Parts: sequence; structure tokens; C-alpha cells
Amino acid sequence: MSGDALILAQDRFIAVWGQMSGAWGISRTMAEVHALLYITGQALCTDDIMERLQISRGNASMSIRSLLDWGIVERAHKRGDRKEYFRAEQDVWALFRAIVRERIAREVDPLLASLHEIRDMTPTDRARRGEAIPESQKHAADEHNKRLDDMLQFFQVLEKLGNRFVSPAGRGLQLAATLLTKMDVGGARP
Amino acid sequence: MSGDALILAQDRFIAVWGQMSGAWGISRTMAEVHALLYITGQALCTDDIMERLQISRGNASMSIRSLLDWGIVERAHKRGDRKEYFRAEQDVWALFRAIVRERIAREVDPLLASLHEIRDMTPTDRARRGEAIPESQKHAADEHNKRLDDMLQFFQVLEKLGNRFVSPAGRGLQLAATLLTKMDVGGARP
DNA sequence: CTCATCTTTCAGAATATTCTGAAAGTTAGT
DNA sequence: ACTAACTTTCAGAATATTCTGAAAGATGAG
Repeated sequence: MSGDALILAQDRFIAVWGQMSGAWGISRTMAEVHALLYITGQALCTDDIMERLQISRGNASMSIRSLLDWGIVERAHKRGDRKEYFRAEQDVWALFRAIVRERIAREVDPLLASLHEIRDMTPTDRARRGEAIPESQKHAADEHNKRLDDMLQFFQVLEKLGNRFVSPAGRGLQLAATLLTKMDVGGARP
Repeated sequence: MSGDALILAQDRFIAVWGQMSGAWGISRTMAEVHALLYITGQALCTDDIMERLQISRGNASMSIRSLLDWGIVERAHKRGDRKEYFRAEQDVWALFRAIVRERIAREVDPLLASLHEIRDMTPTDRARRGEAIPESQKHAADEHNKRLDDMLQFFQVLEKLGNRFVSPAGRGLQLAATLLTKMDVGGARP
């Protein structure tokens, strides 16, 4: 009986993790493969994964490759066996550090670059002196620039915070975060 | 000439924001509508949005509705005009507080509930005493439970941290985050 | 109450994403 | 160098998501 319970719990975890995939911007299968590797804690080969998740070889191969790219799954080998095995990072904080690292590189950094580009598309107030432009247009441009700057500043803070979390010194931040949630810094107090 | 530059910069911002949509788990149009409202800073009506983004009325209506649900766009009215106008939250930090609030409610809370359910599917070591179960199975179940507990703990910290950021007292955290990035707490120092 | 105006809904069309499976590619052993 | 074992690729199929537009549903003025 007990063996079944474990398998059932694993399947449920895989399903739940798979549902999160959409919100995280990765494909469902990729999340499921990761869930399987994480929750079993074992090094599995492509065929193991195909069979357990009922997916094609191509799909398994691509999902594994993506997980390797994200750095949250690593290759493993068994002696006397030519197959490649894969094992998921077992430290949850290390897992999320890797995710944060990748998302900064894939999303925040390019976004910052684009925002800078856009910032350069309209003249600053200073750079405009002398030109005969209606006040109303100047005003609109200034407001526009302020909004861009606000956004830029926010993502710069986010990027620095993320990099700090990810860095070797980041384990300190991990501790800080944990402590913060335990501390009672509640709003309504003398 | 200058008027064009502004429009062009706005279009570029809308496009860039739209590309981020996938990673954030919202639809492209929804992101574009938000971008338009944010970057123009104006209250626009459905027809304005339809025309500027070249989308259908249905699409516009649904996207606006979603943005209202997320709490990052609000209704506005002009006197002597029956149409509804919409304006985006202009404070970037308030915007992201709203996003964090929604994502906790939509993703983290349900995930925590599911993880707890899954945790209850396998017996704890304590609850197992007396039963005749092979050692190896007991061991597997214990490891499984530990992995679930690790994950559970992580998301509990994340949830508390998020709630604190979102709370009225959260502006303190905002300041803390900004300061953190300005402080030099670098790793390699005496 | 009726009309005119504006908003929402939703079935089907358009589009985008993900998956399959067979073929091509790679590698280790002999 | 050949072969068997294993992995990756990718065109097309399957699936899922998003969008359209017309019809139904509101709402307020007169």
C-alpha cells in the first residue's frame, strides 16, 4: 500500500508544479520534468522520464536541454552505462537563485537596454534649449521622460537586488529574508 | 518634428512592454494596453485604445477588464461624456506592489495549499510507528517528505516577504530595497 | 418607456505554442 | 573503421491561446 501513496504524492506534485509553468514563462513539460527529478531526488535517464510522464523522446530531450540551460538540472553518469542521467538541484534556495539569475539575464537586462534606448529617443529639457517648440509639447515630453526614468530606476533597483541575492554573498540576503519574515515589524505599533 | 518623436518613443515602449508579457504570464494585448495608458499618462476610452493599438472592441474590453481586476488601471469619467475612460497607476512602486499582491493571491497561495495537501498524502515518521513497512520504503518516504517541507518553507518565506512588501508598512521595505542596492556590502572585503 | 449610446460576451477564426516521431547526428567500444 | 547505443533535430500534427466582430446586455437621458 505505502508504495502507491508515494507514487501518488509524486504524481500530484508533478501536476501542481506543471500548472505553475504558465505563470513562470516556461513550458508545462519542462516544469513537469523538473518536478519529477526534484521530487524523486534520483538521477533518471531520458527513457525513465519518457515513460513516467508519457511524453515523446523529442519532447523529453528538449525539456531536459532547457533545464540544463537554466542550470537547475545537471548531468550524471553511472559507471558501466552509456546513458546520460539527470539530477535536479536539491537545495531549494540554490534552485531559486538560479532562476533569479536567468530571469535577470533573459528579461531584466534586455528590458533595461530597451528602456535606455527609448529614453534617448526624446530630447531632455536641457538638450532642447533654444529650439522653438510649443510649451505644451515640451511639457508632454518632460512628463514622458519622467515616466521612463521612474520605470528605469525601478528596474535598476530590481536588477541590483537580484544580483545581490544571486551572488556568493547572497546567502546573507537569504538569511535576511528569512529573518525578516520572522521578525514582527508590524505596521500598527507605538 | 518633435511630436513624431514622442509618438515613436511611445510606440517603442508599448512594443517592449508587450514583449515582456509572456514572461509575466499575461497576454500581449493586456500588457500593450497597460503600456499605452502608463506611457501617455492620460485617461483614454475604449475607442482611443482600439485605434491606437489596432485591436478589436472585444479584445480591448477584455484586456481593460483584466487590468482593472489586477488593480493597476482605474476607471475615470469626464463630465458631459457617457464614455468610460481608463487611467494607469502612475506610481511605479505602487504598480509593482499591486502585481505582487495579485501574484501571491493567484499563484503562491494556491500552491501552498496544494503542497500542504500533498504533504498529507504520505505518513510522517512519527505517525508510522508499529506498521510493518520495509526500511527502504520508510527511507524513501522520509526523503520525499523532507523535499516537500523544504519547498513549503521556501514559499512560506516568499509569501510573508511579499505580503510585507505589499502591506501599508511595505513602503519601508521599498526604502530598504533601494538602500540595499546603494550600500556597498560587497563580498570581498576585510 | 423608448431610444441612443456605450459595454460585455462568446462562438468561431486566426495565431502561436508545444509535441511527436522518424531521420540525422554523435560517441564509445571493439 | 564499423557498429550499436544513445542523443538531438525538426517538419508537420496536435493543442492551446488569443482575437474578432456581431449580437446581446446595460445604462442614462428625455
